[in-house]
Amino acid sequence: MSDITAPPRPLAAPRKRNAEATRAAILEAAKSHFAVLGYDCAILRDIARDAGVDVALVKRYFGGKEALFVEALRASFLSDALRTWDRATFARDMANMLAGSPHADEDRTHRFQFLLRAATSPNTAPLLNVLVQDRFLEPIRSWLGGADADARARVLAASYIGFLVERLIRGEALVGRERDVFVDRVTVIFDALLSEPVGSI
Amino acid sequence: MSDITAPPRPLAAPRKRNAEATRAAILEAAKSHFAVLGYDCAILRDIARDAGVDVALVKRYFGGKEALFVEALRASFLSDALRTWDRATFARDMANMLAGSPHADEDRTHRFQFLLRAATSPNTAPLLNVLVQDRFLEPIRSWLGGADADARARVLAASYIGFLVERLIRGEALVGRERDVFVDRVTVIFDALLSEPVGSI
DNA sequence: CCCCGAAGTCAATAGGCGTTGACATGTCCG
DNA sequence: CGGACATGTCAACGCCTATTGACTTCGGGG
Repeated sequence: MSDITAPPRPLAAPRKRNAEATRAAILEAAKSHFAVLGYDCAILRDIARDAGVDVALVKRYFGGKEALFVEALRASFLSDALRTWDRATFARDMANMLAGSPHADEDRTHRFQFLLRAATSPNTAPLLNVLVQDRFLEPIRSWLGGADADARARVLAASYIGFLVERLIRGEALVGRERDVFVDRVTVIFDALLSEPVGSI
Repeated sequence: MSDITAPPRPLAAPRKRNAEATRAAILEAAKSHFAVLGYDCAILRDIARDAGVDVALVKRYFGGKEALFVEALRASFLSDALRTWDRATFARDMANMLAGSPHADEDRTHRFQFLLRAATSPNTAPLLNVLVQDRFLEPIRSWLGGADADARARVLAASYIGFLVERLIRGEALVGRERDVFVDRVTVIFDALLSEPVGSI
């Protein structure tokens, strides 16, 4: 279906028989493939080949493609970085991160690519609802606190996603005046989202 | 591949033999399907069925799936919708559209869904580079005008995309107070992006 | 040392989809 | 009126993929 060649991944040296290791290898390859190609275009055979195993083992260890996907998605969202943010500087820090730096967090980008691809395929979008709710929206919500935290979390998450997409498309980090303008604008947005509603909105 | 049922589309009354009309019908159905399901999950047979024609005609009139997709993509961006937006009400209109509603501009949402889905599939992403630059970023940039239009267009597009993704994940339209809060917040954001930079920023 | 279950391999199956070319039929011009 | 070309229909092909179950091999405990 896809004419895109499989993602680069060094084929591991032949393992001794080890269920846990092969399971992990499959999961790792799956995360990579699903992130780059999306659920629909990712091919179990290729994933298995990169993991250095036979396709049938995917069934044995995970049950099927969809189950493997869910597992890979879960595994990609283990770390919860949100609680370490400082509310006072959150907006500007976030803006700076989104503007990009030469030493940007590769892992974060990768994980997010996964999320985005999963969100935009009709096959996997339904699976995402729960996960996003539990591991993304809910943390943001409780971190925000205050009135209408739910709706505000929604907007915050949406903005965050949008800038990450833009970052992915853009590729390179911003510099100079363009960066300054970008950071200022984004800071305003996130600051507005942190504040509680005023008046009778 | 997809367990999503085909999008609702009234099957047209049987036409007289008319090449132009059937071609248009196929294209219309294709736009809808590609927007909702994406390139990979859209099925030619379903598109043809919605258009009320046989699959083979897709080949006759367009040559193949990919050619049909390109044509549909082009057709979806023919009308330049941006210029019709009223700057005064832009922010709130946009926010309402993103919140979702039965009476929202279904067509516009469709077009951008189309764009997003096309951008996130490895099969179709390469086709998009020029299109996005010419028909998306550049129009926004010139529509915004003023100082630092480039960076502001970047932020606007990013926000837009973010809310679009959030809408896709969310699925259903917001209602009640949650919707009000959402709309107000988003309105603030877009309003901020419309304004020119102040001071020495 | 041997055997039994776990780990890994293999080939076949079933279903879906894009594509294709032969066939039927309506419409219009001479 | 009648044939010819455009339009529309049909069935089948070929390829790809997930899935499945039977088979083989390793490796450790009795």
